[in-house]
Amino acid sequence: MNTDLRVKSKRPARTRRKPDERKVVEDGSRGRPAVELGGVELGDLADMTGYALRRAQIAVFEGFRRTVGKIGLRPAQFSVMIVIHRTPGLKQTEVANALGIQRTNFVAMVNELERLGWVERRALDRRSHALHLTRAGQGKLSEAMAIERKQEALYDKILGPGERLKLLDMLRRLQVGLEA
Amino acid sequence: MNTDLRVKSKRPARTRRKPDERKVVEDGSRGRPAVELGGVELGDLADMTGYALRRAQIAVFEGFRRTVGKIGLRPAQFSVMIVIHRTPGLKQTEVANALGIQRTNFVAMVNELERLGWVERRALDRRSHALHLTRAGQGKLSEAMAIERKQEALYDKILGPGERLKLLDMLRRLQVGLEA
DNA sequence: ATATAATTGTTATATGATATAATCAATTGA
DNA sequence: TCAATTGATTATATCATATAACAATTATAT
Repeated sequence: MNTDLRVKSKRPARTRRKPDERKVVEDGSRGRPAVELGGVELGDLADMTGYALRRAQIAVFEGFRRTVGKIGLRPAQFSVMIVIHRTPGLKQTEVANALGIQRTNFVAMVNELERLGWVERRALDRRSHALHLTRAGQGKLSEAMAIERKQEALYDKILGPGERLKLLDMLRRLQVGLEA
Repeated sequence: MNTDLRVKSKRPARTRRKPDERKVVEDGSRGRPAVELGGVELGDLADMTGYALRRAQIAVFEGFRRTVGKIGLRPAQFSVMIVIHRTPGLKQTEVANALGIQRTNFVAMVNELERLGWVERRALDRRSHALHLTRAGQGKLSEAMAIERKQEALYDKILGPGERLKLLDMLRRLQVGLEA
């Protein structure tokens, strides 16, 4: 029975069998230094917007989980609570649409948020529900926002003064430009 | 953030909804116009880097599927083929690591790429495989790159001159800054 | 040289996010 | 009034990702 702990192995410099077999096909010099990860060059991938977006998003979301996630909120839940906080009384479909979530998948999300005691459904009429944050939900959201603001400050620091806002603007322009 | 409770308006029982019932809690004016989607304001979400990244990434990936996807390539497959093209002979684990893919999930990906006839495994020793593009794979990749370049040109146009490169740089700095 | 450790690829499996179809009740409007 | 629409829901399928376990092979350390 093997109950080993995940031992992190230090990698000694690798001895490469036949270096020539791994010769790079293209020259990496496009004016910028070659982008690599783990000693492997990414080639044209380094110039692709979608890939850069993906990796950055993963890194940022990972940061979210390590910080805001510690108090039990996932990114999607956070986004839902922010929208409800901003405009109490919205119907499920409205919130789901605004966030790009299928209303069918949104049901389970609201169920969970209700179970956690952070959100409640109030009957608007006999088929639609108005969504509201509970008192506990408001508290949770405040807590989460405080942590998130620190994260945003970190991004500010990483990117340099004013750059984060410029990034936000670019991302938004890209999004709406493509959805149009 | 406004954590004020009692923002709830009491509602008359059966009448038609009044617009006032959805009054927003916070004022949207933070120097910029309020960000909304489908008539619903996103509130603090509009200032959050992670959310902007997510939405932009979804939009760009959707563009990928509509264009490069038409010739049968998914984003992850494209990225794998680019890396193999750049450095033929890499082992599965090396490619997977560079792309942030679990080697365990990478197996099925390579199987599929082999089945499609675009990638082949060549035995390096009796446990490791060197990955190479087949001739068909090279052709497919060229085709895909040509389409993708047009997409990148589109992003360039949406963002304005030189801005796309700046975006790429920011995204990369954000990523490595967080992974450090 | 031999014992031990680490690497490589693999299968099986669990979880989470997302997408579609179908259903049902309630509401709206022609 | 009755057909069409809306809102919420369930069931289900797909896809991406994560972990555990394992077998075979190769590397290392004594």
